[in-house]
Amino acid sequence: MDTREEILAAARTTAQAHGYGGLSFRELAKQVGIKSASLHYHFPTKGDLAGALAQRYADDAERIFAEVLAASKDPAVLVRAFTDVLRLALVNDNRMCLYGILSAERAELAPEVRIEVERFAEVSVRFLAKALVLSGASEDVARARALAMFAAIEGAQLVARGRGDVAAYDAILATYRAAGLLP
Amino acid sequence: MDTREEILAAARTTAQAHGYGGLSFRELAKQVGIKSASLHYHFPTKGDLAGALAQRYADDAERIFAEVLAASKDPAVLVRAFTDVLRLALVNDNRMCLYGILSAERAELAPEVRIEVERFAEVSVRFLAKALVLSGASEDVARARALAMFAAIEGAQLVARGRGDVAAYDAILATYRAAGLLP
DNA sequence: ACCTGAACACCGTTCAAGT
DNA sequence: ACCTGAACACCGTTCAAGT
Repeated sequence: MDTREEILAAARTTAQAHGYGGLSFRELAKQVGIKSASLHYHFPTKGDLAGALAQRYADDAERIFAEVLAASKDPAVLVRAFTDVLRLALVNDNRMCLYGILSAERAELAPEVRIEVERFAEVSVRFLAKALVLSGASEDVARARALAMFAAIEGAQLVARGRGDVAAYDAILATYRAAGLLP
Repeated sequence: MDTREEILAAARTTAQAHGYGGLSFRELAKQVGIKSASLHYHFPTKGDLAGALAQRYADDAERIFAEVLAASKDPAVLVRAFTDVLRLALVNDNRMCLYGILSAERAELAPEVRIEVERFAEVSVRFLAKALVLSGASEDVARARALAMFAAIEGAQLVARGRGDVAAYDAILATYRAAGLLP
């Protein structure tokens, strides 16, 4: 793994726990074994680093969703795959989806970072909409419903993280399913 | 308004836009017209300031919910009053509910701040549960359902803020209602 | 191509000193 | 009781200098 990749990996872990504000060039440099001034050679500003991070995150999501779609056409399985990804972050030291934590810090983000954050939402909503279409929904109903599902799932993660309690995440999702919001 | 109240007011506005990390003693002091060292006289640490802020926020919510409950027993009206409070933050310069933004920054918060943040959730869920009981739900069903409603509404705000678009908040809530999650 | 030390203006915090 | 300037260790960023 080259230095740039090492920086991105360390930054991602930190960002999902402490957010954009919690990213420290000096701290990351220490982890990677270089000086903080050298980090600016790879990422000139903190905005550049966060932008690369968010871009990678959206790219990864796009790839994973494509793989899941290739493996199953069962709407419930597809949605479960999505909720499992966010669940994993909680289990992993009460971390958050990068989208959620960066959305909360939106005011601090450079425009190019915001664009990538929004792209993760777009990619996710498109994936969830595909699952709904597979269950027989029309394209535009699926789109609106998928956006609501995305918001509800992100909210469940936020609330569960606020309590430091994965069980709350599971309980909230179960209620969504019982109410008919999730398949 | 005394100095302490002026500090709290300025801090609340800033925190709902930029979060805990966005609070700057030097910036707040400038707004209030004192030196940053003086700010530490009123709030020894940033944790003390955030704690007072979160406590005030939960207290305010408790009072508002009591007033709303005294004015109406219509579940739809009560839930609407809750969603309107979060809507107001978005309209007000794309700000967030203090609960949502501080939950995202949970890892940065002192324990006494976390307790107050969790209290806001508790107060909110209790209020929403009362609305559900008024519509005929049993106590424990209402409790689980209220938690899911709270998470979904916070998520709607997070996603709408991520887009800088209040209309998304309204659209998502409309879908929640259509799905039967909200009354 | 990649790294570094030193400097800059920021930050929260402390403290001795003022009124 | 309330405020202040100065100092401390932090922060992102810049830059001239090294290999």
